[in-house]
Amino acid sequence: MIELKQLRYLLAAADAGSFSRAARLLNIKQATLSRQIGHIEKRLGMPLFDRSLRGAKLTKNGEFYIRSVERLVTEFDELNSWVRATCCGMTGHLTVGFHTSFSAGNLRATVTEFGDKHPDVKMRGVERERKRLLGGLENRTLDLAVMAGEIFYAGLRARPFWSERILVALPEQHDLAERERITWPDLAGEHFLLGGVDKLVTVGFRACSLAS
Amino acid sequence: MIELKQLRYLLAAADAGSFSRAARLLNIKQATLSRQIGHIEKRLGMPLFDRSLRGAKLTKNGEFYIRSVERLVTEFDELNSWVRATCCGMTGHLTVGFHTSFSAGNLRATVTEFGDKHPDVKMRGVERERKRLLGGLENRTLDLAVMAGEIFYAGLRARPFWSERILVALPEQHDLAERERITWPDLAGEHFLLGGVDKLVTVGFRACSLAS
DNA sequence: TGCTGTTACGATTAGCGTAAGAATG
DNA sequence: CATTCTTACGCTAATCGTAACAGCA
Repeated sequence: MIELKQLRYLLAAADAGSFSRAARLLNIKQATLSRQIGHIEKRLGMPLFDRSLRGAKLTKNGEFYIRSVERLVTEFDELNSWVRATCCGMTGHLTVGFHTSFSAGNLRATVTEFGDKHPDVKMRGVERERKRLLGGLENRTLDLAVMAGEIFYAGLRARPFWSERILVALPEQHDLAERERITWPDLAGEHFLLGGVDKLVTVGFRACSLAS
Repeated sequence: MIELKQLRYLLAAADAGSFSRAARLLNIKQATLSRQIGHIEKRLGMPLFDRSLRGAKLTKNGEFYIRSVERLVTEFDELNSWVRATCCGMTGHLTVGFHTSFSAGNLRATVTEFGDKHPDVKMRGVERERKRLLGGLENRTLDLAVMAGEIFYAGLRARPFWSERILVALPEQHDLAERERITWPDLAGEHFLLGGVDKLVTVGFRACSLAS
């Protein structure tokens, strides 16, 4: 049977792009990692890595497999830490998920104000990607999620909370640099740098409702 | 660290409502199961079961924990069997999720017809609950999902496929037994027996669009 | 030679079953 | 006293690390 430990080895190896590097990070011997990954591959009946001199890269199948595995493992870890944190007594707690950065002014103010008003309610904030937030609400890991944009999701209700001005940083030579106001459609096709929670994205499908 | 094997023990115990019964079903000794569950509880820092003379019942925390664990474990098992089944070559495959029973006339006919027309495309059908289907589409485990009702879900598009008459079985004395046609709102508050995929539900929130 | 990953061998560890113990109706 | 779960004790089996091996800059 495949065990969680092995899956963690797998993830580390995929992440590091090399068995030896991953083993160093995990503080285990490289041989151990190689063997365990071999076990998984034997069990699945297919190779997950292309071994080479400069490390090991995921095969097509490996990429597919690991995508789901990563999600499952992180969800499990999150579950454990959350259960451990809330310990005895699941009531009186509010788990709130954020998409925008928690430290962003307006949000932080609102939340701390609520905390001051209701000291008996223990709040826990988590930052996740948009779709993880929706999933979290679905399976009751989250009580509440704050995110930008419109939401159409069966069984959920959304309320506009506040609207916010967004600033765009541009190179001086950029076509849009002279403009006083920029709308979302103007940015279609541009690349953005975001925080670690989300990846580099290309906007271009739908205007977001909170542009002021 | 908590391992998958232990989680399976946990699920079996919760399901059986007794450590000894679960151990019998798993073909292991009861002491083994008790010990492993003890490990989990120690690791989480809280009891998951109320032990008694007539078995072990989940605590409040236990119920919460196990709900997520069950989902994660089944998803992992499904992932493995699916990966093993499709083996070498992830292309040329179509994974279709169904909410309604797969064997139901119209659907089965359509699918087999498609299969005959395109023998080069290997199809795999899975039955899941509604929200699992949506999740499956989200994380790319499914290529396509067939379900009843309306869908509002960010990033997905739905097309009506066919509409179908639904028959209601009633006791002879029932108020609605004389009616020629029954609409969904009429059934608000009634209880239904459904297949294993879904639980006993009470309809009462939204009219479904496929009542003919 | 320095880096990759693999394989063989002995030691360690962790899980297993057996068996005994404690508690309850 | 039968049934429940827990705990202690050896044993077995799986994993680990060491070390030797193969291939390529």
